[in-house]
Amino acid sequence: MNIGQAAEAAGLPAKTIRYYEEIELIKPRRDDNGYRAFAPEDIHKLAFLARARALGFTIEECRALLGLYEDESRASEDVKKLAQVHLARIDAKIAELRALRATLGELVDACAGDNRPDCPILNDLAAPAPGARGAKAR
Amino acid sequence: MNIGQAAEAAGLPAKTIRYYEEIELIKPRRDDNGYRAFAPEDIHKLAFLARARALGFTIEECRALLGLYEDESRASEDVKKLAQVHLARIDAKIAELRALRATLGELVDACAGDNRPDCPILNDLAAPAPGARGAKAR
DNA sequence: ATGAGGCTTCCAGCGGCTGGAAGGTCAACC
DNA sequence: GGTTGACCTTCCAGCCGCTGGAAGCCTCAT
Repeated sequence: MNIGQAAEAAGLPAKTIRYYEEIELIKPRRDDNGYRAFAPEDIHKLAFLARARALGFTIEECRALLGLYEDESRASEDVKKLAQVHLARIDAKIAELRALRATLGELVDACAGDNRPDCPILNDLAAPAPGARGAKAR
Repeated sequence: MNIGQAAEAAGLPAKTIRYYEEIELIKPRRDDNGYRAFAPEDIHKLAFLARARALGFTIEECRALLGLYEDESRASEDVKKLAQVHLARIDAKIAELRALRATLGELVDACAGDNRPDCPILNDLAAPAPGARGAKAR
């Protein structure tokens, strides 16, 4: 199976697959002509990686997950810990974005959005209103 | 005012300020010794940039905002549009993260997290459960 | 004169790809 | 046999927004 079909099967761009080989996430063998030859288990791994990446795991976490996946004597605890770390990261990011959203939403609401120059958004960026951004909690 | 004090005053690392000069967001004059000399309006701009960046605007959006800020004949509509685009981006990101959070949360809850190898997280990564991820809506 | 702490420039690297150039290979068709 | 055209290969550069570090100059206090 060449890289084109592998890409199709795994749902990843060929470029990404080459990159994954470069960083040694996968090690497909080569045909005599130098073409990568993907075995079913390579495809399987690629699909695994695609899904782990889609869930937001970093490449290094994916490497670890793949290692655990292939280790029959793993403890599910180790997998769960990785996932929990990632979950906490997601939660932190959501909280951060929500705070931004709140501030920015207020500013947008306060802005007339007409052809006059006066603009609460710019005013806030130039010197944030003392109570407008959660007082002292940043 | 040298870069150290400017960094202190604006709440940005000196490295970042040099970078902002390189990409021409600011143009501080130079002393005879080659040191950057920051005028009060430079500091003001840097603080503006720091706040705009903290709200998640991209560098190019910050450039546009700064331009509008300095343009006395601006229309607040233009500022508002920029902010709304960014707001939509934030909302999209939040929605995306929430979807991830939901999926990952379920998997974490389903995982025993003990010393046995069986793990729903890995199982899902290897072949997602057909109904587990929003059916067909991806 | 020396040393500490600023400042300068330049280059490299982070993550995770992505685009593009230059060239080899293969299968099909005339 | 020749020629497309689609595939494959490698390598280098770039995205964003910094950040770290090296090498060297400037300034001020001792």
